[in-house]
Amino acid sequence: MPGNPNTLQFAPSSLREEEPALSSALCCIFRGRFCRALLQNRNAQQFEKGETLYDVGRNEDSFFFIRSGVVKIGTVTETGEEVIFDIRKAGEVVGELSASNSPRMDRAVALEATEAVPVSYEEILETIQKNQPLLRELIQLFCDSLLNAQEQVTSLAFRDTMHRLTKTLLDLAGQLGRPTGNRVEITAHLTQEELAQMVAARRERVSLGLGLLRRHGLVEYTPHGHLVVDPGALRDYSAKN
Amino acid sequence: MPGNPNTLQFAPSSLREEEPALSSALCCIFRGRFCRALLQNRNAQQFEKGETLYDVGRNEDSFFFIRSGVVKIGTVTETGEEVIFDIRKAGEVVGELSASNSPRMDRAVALEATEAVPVSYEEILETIQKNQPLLRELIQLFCDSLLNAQEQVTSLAFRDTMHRLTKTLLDLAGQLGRPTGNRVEITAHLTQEELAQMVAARRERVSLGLGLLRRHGLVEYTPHGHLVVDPGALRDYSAKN
DNA sequence: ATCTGGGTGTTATCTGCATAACAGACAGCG
DNA sequence: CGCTGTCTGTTATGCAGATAACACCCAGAT
Repeated sequence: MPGNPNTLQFAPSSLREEEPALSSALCCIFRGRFCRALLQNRNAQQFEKGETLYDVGRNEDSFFFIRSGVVKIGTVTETGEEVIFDIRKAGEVVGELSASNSPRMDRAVALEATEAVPVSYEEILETIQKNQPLLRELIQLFCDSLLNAQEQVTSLAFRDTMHRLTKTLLDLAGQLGRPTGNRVEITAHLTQEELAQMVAARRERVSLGLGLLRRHGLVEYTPHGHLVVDPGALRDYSAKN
Repeated sequence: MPGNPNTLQFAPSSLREEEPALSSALCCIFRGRFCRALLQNRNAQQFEKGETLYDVGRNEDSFFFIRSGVVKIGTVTETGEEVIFDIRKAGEVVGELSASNSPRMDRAVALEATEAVPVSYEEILETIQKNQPLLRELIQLFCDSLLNAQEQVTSLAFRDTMHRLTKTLLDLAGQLGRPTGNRVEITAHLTQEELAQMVAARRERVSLGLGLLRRHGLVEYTPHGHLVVDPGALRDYSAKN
């Protein structure tokens, strides 16, 4: 039924072709599968490290399907302070709040070179109406976001910075992790400042915290400046202290 | 197909009647209209003050359409600490996370006598597929929730307790407020402990904060123990200090 | 009327974290 | 090559808010 159309790199697609293409592409990406090929007849936008996909204030109305790269989503206050709500990578979607009528305060910035396909909310709605199973996927996306935000609130309300830091590291390991033995390398360049924005603490605290964890052998740096963590040990440590 | 077993106290409705009824009911309530009558052939559940609609851990799969009353949604940690994410009242919906596959950690508790109509996520999906405009409403519901949670994160990350308190009071005035002159009465009994859980601070701080605001004439109590705030003055105060 | 228990107001002390201010490491660039 | 900018590590000082411990009030129960 979804008539998975040929999906080719080059062949420019007609309208009649495009819709089902979008449909299965959404399906794939919403599910987090790595079938980027399916979106290849839509034009991806390129973003370099540090470039913003959408910003607070702009009335962006598109979701972005990340084909490759890593982006942070967060916000910045009038006074220039920043928080990071979440990190998303290839195969995931950002900008879901473009579905909202209310004014939003979020933005997305590439942490490394990223390609992402913008799809307007209207197009997404249309697609969903033709491909019902996608509805569940879309809603699951919102649920995951919401869950994540609520967890962050709980964490801020009750845990001290050290616990929030270890939690953040564990989350990152889960999301961006490449296992190596019983250690996991976090495959992205995160500055301490960015970690601090995820933890909602001052950079100095993060520096101290990482130093402590390093001395205990729970964390180390690769030559490339990536973090390598030992999730098991980290969890233990966090539980004990 | 939705095989909704008849549910009625009085008029049992046929299947053919029930569906459109649910559809327009959803429509109305999602939009926040006060047309409770439309849901009257579904059975509402009664909850007394303090009773929980759904709890963490239980695998509740229903949304609740609040017909009357006020509920808090929040969570509680292993160690018994509580946060409140949001307050919802008649005409609104809670339990949207029952749409999630992932394990949730939220719960809803009545702040006063409340009646709410539970509708399973499956039923909601079916209804939406027959009544497309509802889709937008449902998604807006998720967006509002998410927006709210993100705002709470930002607030916790950057504002001190006093600012969070005034913000909470202003939000409450907006949601539960009954205007009286240029003051607004918050039409619910909120203990300082509950305010503290919304602000994510210790009760003592809230007590001190309210005392301060009261001395400045920005807040007062009604004989019934409700709070009355002066939103304009409160906003000024919050901006200055 | 007394007792109880939940809510409130207040203070004194302790502590985690922000603040501020550097010094070193390293990378790219003139 | 030394210069710049960005990132990291480390300290000393100050403060907001947690902790702890009360006394007070009022409503409902006995």
